[in-house]
Amino acid sequence: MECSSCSESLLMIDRKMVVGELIEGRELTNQLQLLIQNQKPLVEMETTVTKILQSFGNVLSILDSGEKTGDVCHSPMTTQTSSPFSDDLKSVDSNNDKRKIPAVKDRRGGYKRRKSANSWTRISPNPIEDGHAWRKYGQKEILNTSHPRNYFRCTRKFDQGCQATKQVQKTDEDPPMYQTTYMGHHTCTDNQLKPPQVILENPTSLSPNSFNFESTKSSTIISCTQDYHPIFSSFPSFKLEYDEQNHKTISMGRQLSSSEQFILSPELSLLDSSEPMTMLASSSGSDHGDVISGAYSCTTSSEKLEVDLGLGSIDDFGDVFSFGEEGFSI
DNA sequence: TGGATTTGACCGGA
DNA sequence: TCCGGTCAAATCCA
Repeated sequence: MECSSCSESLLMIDRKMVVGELIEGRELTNQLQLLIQNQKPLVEMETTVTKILQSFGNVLSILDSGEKTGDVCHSPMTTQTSSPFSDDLKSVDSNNDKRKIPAVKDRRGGYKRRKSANSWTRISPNPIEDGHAWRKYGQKEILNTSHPRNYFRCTRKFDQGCQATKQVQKTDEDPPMYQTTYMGHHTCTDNQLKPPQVILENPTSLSPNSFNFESTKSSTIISCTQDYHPIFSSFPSFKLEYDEQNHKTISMGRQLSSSEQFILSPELSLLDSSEPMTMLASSSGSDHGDVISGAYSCTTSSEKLEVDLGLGSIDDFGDVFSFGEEGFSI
């Protein structure tokens, strides 16, 4: 649970610093764009790129320290505490009857329910094959639904402490859809595919909370309705389609300027290119502060600045900026 | 035989 | 008090 006083103080103290750094980053990016357009010397561009990276680095540092500070007041979100009573159940096996009622009342379930923070939902006509190995640990009949909800955890939960879980709910729609809700991050190392990437040239303008992904056999569509924000007012909304056959990016809706265009990697198709899909990101907490460094990778060249954002880490992005139900706010 | 699945019970939160 | 998330013994299966 997030401590409201900590969140407020964090916002008060760091908000201005973060906003300032982001504004500077945007201005530097604009400068870089001009340098490129005017074909200025490489040295000038590199200097600007260095400043941009420094600015983003400052933002990350501020947010990172904020996370750590906030952790003091956060209750651990996860947690499965192993049941202290499990040993009491060992003796039950002495009875030959199968699936019998234990002699001593079963007290398993000594756990702390995780909050719904840091979760996102995908809906598809078929169960999603996301490249991770999952182990089913429960099934539950849910009120007002005709199909049970299935609960899965990462198979690496115990050997690597991976806390990722997902819930799969078959809907009553016609045709039936599978709503898969992912919770937590995969921290396991040998159990995941390389996340697909979106390479963008104006990273500060994105709110993953507003993304909508649609994928078909021939194309992947990402639409984004950017919540209004003074800083991002120049980048309200867009829709892009990546044509995987022709490897072209088609922008739809408002014409994007050169600095706003997104370059979609073909790897995006790893998501689930065979079926329509929507993806909604949400996060109401900031309990995970250990993923910031993994959420971004920045590379620079003389011609463009690329900031890779793994789609699989969109919630990570949310961690950094605390995306909530109300949208992106800094 | 070991890993995966099933399923009833337990527990926390609303 | 009810609902939903998780546990863990029992069971299944390759």
